[in-house]
Amino acid sequence: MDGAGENTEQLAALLDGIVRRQRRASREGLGDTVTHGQFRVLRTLGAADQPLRLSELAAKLGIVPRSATSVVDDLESAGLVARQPDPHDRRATLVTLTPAGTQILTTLRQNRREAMATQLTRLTPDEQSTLIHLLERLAED
Amino acid sequence: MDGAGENTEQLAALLDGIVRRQRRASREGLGDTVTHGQFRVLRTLGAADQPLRLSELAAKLGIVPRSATSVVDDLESAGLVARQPDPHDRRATLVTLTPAGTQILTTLRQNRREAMATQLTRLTPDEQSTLIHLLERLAED
DNA sequence: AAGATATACTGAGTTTACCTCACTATGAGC
DNA sequence: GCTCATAGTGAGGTAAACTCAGTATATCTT
Repeated sequence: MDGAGENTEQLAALLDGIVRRQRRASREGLGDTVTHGQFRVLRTLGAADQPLRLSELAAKLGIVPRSATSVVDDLESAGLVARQPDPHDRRATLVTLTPAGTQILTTLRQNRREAMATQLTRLTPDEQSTLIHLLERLAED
Repeated sequence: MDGAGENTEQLAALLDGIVRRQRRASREGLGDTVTHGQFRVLRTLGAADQPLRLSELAAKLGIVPRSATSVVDDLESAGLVARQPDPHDRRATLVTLTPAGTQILTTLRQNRREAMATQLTRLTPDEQSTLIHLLERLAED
């Protein structure tokens, strides 16, 4: 398990660095509209075709429900998402994108793509696929 | 540039998820000894064969110097690093690992390896190399 | 040689993105 | 009907960054 240790080390540092840089680029790209955490919520809601419970949202984001509450609070104040009572369970709250939220999400995605495009074009399309494939396997739960 | 957009989106989410999980695992692995940020400093100092200036350290970590000051403060209080005046430039401060710091770094690396080993063995050694190679290209400055 | 400008670090204060713990309201099982 | 679990939130805390402004030292300019 010697070589594996080496790889681990290297991978950890690499991933860390890339995400760090990406996060920063993202922050600049998002500007004053929303924070990275808020963007993650919008993105997740956009990917779901149904309204999500707060707890479902939290699970998808990999954070505890309490944390999701706060992000949703802020997004709600900004008018980008809305809370609705779940008709089937009066304990639960459903979260949906508002039209404004949907629109901002679209814009932000566009910006992000442009921002990362340069970086990504260092790899050929084939390499991109390989990379994604490998990362997916690494990310499996 | 349509497909590239897709890939961008997917990659961003993947990397984000992996690092998030890794960070959490890391936190548990590091325990009460040091924080993730402190570990990054130790790792960086360990990788350099020379004492580093605070500003160099910050640059390698991708953070602003002021932030590095704080992390080093804490590590110094814990006795894991030491500050020395730079003999060539009295404005500068050199940071070095103490013996205690070196020892902890070794232990923590070991823990981390074990923690990540399971995850990483999902990929063959060849795949690991490919992944690292691709990420390196992506990370180039 | 003095003065202007740049660089290295740090004090003070803020933000983001999380966390835990304890609480209330509602649902589900026996 | 009582017990136990689940859904969300109030209160409060922490890590890891940030900015802005200040002091000390170095370097460049004339």
